[in-house]
Amino acid sequence: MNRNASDVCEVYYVNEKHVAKARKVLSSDREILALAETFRNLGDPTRVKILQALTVEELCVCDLAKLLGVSESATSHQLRVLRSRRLVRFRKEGKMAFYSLDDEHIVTLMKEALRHVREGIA
Amino acid sequence: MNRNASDVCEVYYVNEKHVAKARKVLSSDREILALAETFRNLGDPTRVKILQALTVEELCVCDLAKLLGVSESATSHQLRVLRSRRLVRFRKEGKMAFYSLDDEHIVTLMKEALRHVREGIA
DNA sequence: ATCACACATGAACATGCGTTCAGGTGTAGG
DNA sequence: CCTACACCTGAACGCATGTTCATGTGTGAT
Repeated sequence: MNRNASDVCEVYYVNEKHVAKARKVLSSDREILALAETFRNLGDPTRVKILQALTVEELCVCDLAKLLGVSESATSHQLRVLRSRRLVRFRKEGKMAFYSLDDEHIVTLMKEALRHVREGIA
Repeated sequence: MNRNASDVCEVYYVNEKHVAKARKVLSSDREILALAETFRNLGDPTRVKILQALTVEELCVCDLAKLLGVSESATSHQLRVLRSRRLVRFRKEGKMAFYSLDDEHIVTLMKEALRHVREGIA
């Protein structure tokens, strides 16, 4: 049978001090969820490309669609995901919508993640 | 019908210069995929908690399971995901496996993401 | 006003992902 | 050797997520 955390574990070998210590540094559930959702929004190749592209300059949906090689509809959906976590913002100019990165944290996140990835020899 | 990037778009209003400029900054497909996978691995509340907890000190699977309130099996699976992108590493000591963060980039990523999240009033 | 277009949205479908269950591996102790 | 245990892994289930199709919205031009 599968053991769960309530039988053997806590009595015989869990180090409660370590657990308590670790628990203190955890963010609130709300922040944890927000963090996870933010990372998940970043966790798609198409959206990574969008964000990398937007580090240069703002782009309209059509340019992005062309760059990514997907339909405008798909691009628009992805942009909505990114908007939901305030990773990008946009302004309307006539019929066009120009998207840009919402804040500098995003740039930092991307750069730091890229460093991590590149360290992996790969 | 749905328009795709190959009919109207490129001829009439896509700004090819912008597209070309943006394309230059894009990482290789391999790096893009690695980035997306890394972010996706971070995009789960349980794994976020694990990483936050490990910023304090290394912990064994059992401690983590207790902290998270889930089974050891589930914890082990999540740890495997984190290992797959080298977000954590582990060392064996007798029967126990102690996990810790793989590099400092992870700490930076978490902190920066937390700043972003907290700026969102929320 | 009407049309074309640039983009957004809703719904449906298929894939992927996290969780759980069951069993497996390797180590420590008797 | 055998047992107990700390952890790992494979498979299956169910939900969430990404993509596509079709339609809707709003702007600019004629």
